[in-house]
Amino acid sequence: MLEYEKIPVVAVIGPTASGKTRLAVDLARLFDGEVVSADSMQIYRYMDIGTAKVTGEEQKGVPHHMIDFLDPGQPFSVADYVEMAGNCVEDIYKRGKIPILAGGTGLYVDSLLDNTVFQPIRSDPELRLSLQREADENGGEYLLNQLAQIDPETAAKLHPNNKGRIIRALEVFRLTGIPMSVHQKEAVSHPSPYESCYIGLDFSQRQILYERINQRVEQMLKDGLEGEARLLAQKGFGATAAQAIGYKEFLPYWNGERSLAETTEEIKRQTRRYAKRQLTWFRRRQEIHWLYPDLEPYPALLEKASSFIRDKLKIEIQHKTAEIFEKE
RNA sequence: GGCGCCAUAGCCAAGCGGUAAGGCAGAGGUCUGCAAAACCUUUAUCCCCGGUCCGAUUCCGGGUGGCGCCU
Repeated sequence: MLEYEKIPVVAVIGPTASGKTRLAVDLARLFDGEVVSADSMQIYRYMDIGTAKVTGEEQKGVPHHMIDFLDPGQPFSVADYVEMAGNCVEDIYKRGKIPILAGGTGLYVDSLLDNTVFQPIRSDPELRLSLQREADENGGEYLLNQLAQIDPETAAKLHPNNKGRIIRALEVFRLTGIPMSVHQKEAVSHPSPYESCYIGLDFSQRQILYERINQRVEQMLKDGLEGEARLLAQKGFGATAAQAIGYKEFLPYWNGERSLAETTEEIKRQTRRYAKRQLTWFRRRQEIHWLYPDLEPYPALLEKASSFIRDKLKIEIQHKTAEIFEKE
């Protein structure tokens, strides 16, 4: 293969509970590929039920990467993801396989495929803490004014209430002496080494997605979500893992402040809102080829996805879809 | 059957004479180092009929519905 040739990457994206896992695995089987997860929570060990992590059975022999390798106590960020997943993709390609990116963390997917280059700017917990204190005492408006002095461009884009981003922008400047906006322009200025093909899953009727989510949460509880959450609570979460839906919601229940039924509803609601935000994120990308599982049977959907990928990336389908269903 | 209370958006709920707070859910959106996060925007003419008044969601009468108590 030629040096300058771009690496073909299939990206299966969509909201939670839309069927990404299954589609990615089947596409991997059709194209002789391997799955690279793009999910900010499935990277963690012990978080299996709540993150709907692929089971060994569901993997159907297809190798999966970027899953189940980090302790929940460890933090993780987009920068880490882009670096690690990038290596994964390259490695898969070098072995003559097709990398299939699959996951619902839009920021991770886009950052990787657009080749966003993150400078090694470390985080300064003490500085963050003192900025946080300033924010609490003087309000976001005050911090935003401070930011406007050094980086008016970033300041103009941020709302006073969005303290997290204001703090990060200030932190970046104090650590590097360079405004965040400059870093950002630099980060997105690198051409991507990937030839990507986005397949999106959505539902023509939002209601159907929500019903699937509700059902899946019920199933998670039957599968022992509470026990898993309890175990994790004992081990302790890191900053990243603590944000996962389906774990933190149990705390009020354990403290006797909320019933199990209310807890279940809360998890469902949070998951629904998450799904909505995922859709909002992905919808702005024009190149996504959207497919609707509620409008056509799965085999037809798989067929469509695979022929679209074949045409877009100009790669051959190695197996017939019929073969795949026969084996099951 | 009698007495009392209530009737405001999908839900909860404030207002009680000058043309409807807020929360939740829902919808839309932003997004570059915690993203399953953070943040922004958005949704009513107040159960029906009649009366008083310049003006009623707000007062009066009647109706309907609900809740509670009593016989």
